[in-house]
Amino acid sequence: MSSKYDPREVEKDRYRFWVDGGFFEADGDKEKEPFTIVIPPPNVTGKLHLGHAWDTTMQDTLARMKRMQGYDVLWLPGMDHAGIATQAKVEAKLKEQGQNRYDLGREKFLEVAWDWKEEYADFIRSQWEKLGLGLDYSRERFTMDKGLSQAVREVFVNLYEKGLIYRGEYIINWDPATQTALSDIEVIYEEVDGKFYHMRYPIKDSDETIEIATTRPETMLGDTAIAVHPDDERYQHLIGKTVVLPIVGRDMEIVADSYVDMEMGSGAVKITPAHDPNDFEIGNRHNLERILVMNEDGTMNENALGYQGLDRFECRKQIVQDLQEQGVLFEIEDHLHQVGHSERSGAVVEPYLSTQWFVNMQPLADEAIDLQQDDGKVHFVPDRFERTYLHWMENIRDWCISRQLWWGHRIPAWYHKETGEMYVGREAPADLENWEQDEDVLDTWFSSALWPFSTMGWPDEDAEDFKRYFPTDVLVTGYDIIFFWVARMIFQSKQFTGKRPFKDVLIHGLIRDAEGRKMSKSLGNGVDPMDVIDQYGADSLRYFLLTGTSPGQDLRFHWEKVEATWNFANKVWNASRFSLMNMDDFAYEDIDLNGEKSLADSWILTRLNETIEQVTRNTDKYEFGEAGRHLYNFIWDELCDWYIEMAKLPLYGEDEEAKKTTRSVLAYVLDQTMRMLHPYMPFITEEIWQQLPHQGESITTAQWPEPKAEFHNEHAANEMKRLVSIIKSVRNIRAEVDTPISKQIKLNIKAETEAVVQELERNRSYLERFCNPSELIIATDLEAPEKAMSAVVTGAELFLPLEGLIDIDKEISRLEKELDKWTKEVERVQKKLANEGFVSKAPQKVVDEERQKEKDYLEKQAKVKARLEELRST
RNA sequence: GGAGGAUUAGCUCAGCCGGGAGAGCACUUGCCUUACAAGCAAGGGGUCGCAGGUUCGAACCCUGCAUCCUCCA
Repeated sequence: MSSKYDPREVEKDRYRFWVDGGFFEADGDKEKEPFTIVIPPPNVTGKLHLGHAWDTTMQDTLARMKRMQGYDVLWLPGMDHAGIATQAKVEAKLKEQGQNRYDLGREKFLEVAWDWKEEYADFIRSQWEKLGLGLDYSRERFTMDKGLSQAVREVFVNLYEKGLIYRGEYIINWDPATQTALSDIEVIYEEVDGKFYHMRYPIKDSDETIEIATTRPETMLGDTAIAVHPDDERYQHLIGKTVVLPIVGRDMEIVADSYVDMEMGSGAVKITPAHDPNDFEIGNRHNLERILVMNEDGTMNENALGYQGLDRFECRKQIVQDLQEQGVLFEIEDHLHQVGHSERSGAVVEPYLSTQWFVNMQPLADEAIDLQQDDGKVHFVPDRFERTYLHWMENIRDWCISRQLWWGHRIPAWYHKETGEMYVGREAPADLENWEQDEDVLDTWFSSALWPFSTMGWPDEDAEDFKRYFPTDVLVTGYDIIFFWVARMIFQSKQFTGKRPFKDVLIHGLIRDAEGRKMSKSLGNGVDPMDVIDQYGADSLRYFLLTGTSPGQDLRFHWEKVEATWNFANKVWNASRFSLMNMDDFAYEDIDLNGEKSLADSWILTRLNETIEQVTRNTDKYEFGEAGRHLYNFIWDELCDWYIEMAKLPLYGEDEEAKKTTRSVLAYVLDQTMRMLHPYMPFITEEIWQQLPHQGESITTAQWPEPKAEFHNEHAANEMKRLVSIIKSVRNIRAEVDTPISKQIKLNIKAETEAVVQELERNRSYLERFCNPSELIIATDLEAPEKAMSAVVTGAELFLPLEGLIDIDKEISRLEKELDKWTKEVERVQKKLANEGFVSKAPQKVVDEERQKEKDYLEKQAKVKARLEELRST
């Protein structure tokens, strides 16, 4: 083994070994309990980013632990066709070649899109490989697979037949850039510095005008009424009167509608039923004409008269100028307001009258809300996200599911060429030549909503995987797609399988840059996970991602932290290297934990037990950060800093029995530790485990450690505690007088009792190794040397005669500080014990502990005090 | 306007059942000790945002306020 951990060397070829060994395939073994996770399918639009790395690493960690715990683990991989996103990328590529999708035609375009998909799917798989994800590739799915498409069609037709899917003409969110409808949640509202344009429309056959205001003056071309509140006294005399629309010259009625807010502006509003959702509703109530004034690309259409052909924003400028000239527009006010933008293209979304398909959400949402009432509910982790989810469900609006794209699941509706009759069905009409299929495709999320069961073979309810692995155990995803995806999976699953899609949903935050900003292309602050892996290895990246934050919180990316993690991996590497250097031909069969154990052996086995308990419990709770810290502290501070150092005694010694026991404990503890660390750092642990004495083919299927009662040894833990405090005290004094460990010093230990003497005599060799004394005296009746530095530990007093080095004044002031410390502790604990409420109400255990502390502190205080007096008197 | 999160060491963050404030990085000092100098050893550094309350006891529970950040309307 090299003296430095080299992740490239360690990670090379390892993944192939795992995949070829079939370790990641769900075996269907009926003796085992199944454990299922479906991957949130990444879009086939491009590369995986750090967010994916984070999300999938958590899943991998859970899957690996469960696999080792003996579950039949299915972690199902797959990808999403990502309608708009992919189509946009493919179109951009065509544009580079001077083409557009219409040049190619639908069929040819889809061929190009499929080629794109294949190319990026390969790329994504190679990234999964680098991350070390234990995916079952034999079950990989794609949202446009035959089976999944069948599920989509089944769900669509079924909902249609139940009356839960309908087609109609409504105001939808239109993206003029990609030229498709969007659902409400695909619109991002951003604050924009806009203008409020105040206008006066003339009343017909009168000198009067009526004042209205708008942020989108260009829509006035489509105005078909003015509305006022029926109770508004200012306008009573005008209700029913006619207004002449400037520029257009159209006669429009002034209608009364209680939707209008009297307090807002002038209390009168222009009504444009084809370009505003509220105006659309008012238009319905008053039978108003709907006049569309824009084309799908955002330019003005023939109803815009002289403005035809202008872009909507160009038209706005022009029309404002014209209206000002005519005196209609009399004031322009600065106005900060929320403007909807397309989540995909960023274009300003246009409320637009259009015929689309919708899901009637209320009945589906009711069922989903109902699901949360009992134990069969979806458990959100952290649970606060359940409120976010429920709030959305309780305020649900109908879901616009049709998209004017080519890449996606085509809507299974056909229109008769002659009669115009509509047919919706699982199969195309028999006389297909007489029908035209709906041109549109479904919202991408319509298919991903079915992912947990469509990937398992549904709608075939007898499919083996569906029966065995559904519902899944946990879904891991970010809070940013609770509405887009999590919510929709829940209501579709409830509707179509009668069950929740997953028992738990683990919600994590977003990855941010070191300054806390979102990583984005425009800022150029994105970090490619593959770059991190190239520099520090997948294990370092994974451990950083897993332990960098707590559930539900965002995570800032810091290179320094990844580097710190590399240091940890290097520590693990070197601890193992040391062990292997001292193993000779020690084999797994040679491990014998029944021999006489040293203090170090008993202690480390006790600590191993506790660590196993903590790591298992915290990983089960999705507390990866906590589990990681326990592993880190155990490995670095206990195994490396103490056990290995102590083990050097027998390992470098002559006692073959002791050597064998030490090797056994070392091999055993490392084996168990590598297993615990494996879900967090799969590559390095497999590499080390393979080199250590081991049994089995791969650590991926080694049994997960369990605490063993026979290794619990509280006495050893206490003994170790005293030993450590003695060694630390000596080191402290050495540092105080600038005497490095290489220089020998005298050490006298005055023990409280004979039992302590015996204990320390038993551990004499450790004291000799760590304190490097020229002389070590341990006794109960020891006279304190005159010129010496001293320290107190529980049950003993240390004296370091350091003639020539000691500065009495400095030592006195050091001991004064020490005395001060113990005096304060005594005061604190006595104050607590003097409190009647504490003694009578606190748990007995806590009170006992405080009494024990009081005794200890009093003892230490007295010793330091006595020592001080001695020094002062000389 | 509604909901949620954050506020703890110089920086980034933990602190899961209420019982003496922790880590990593940074800083100071001393060590090339035969696993690791990307290491080892010793050390400095905190009014746990502010104000009340509950409790024998509060970083933690409750109320209010402040600042920052998300989501929803």
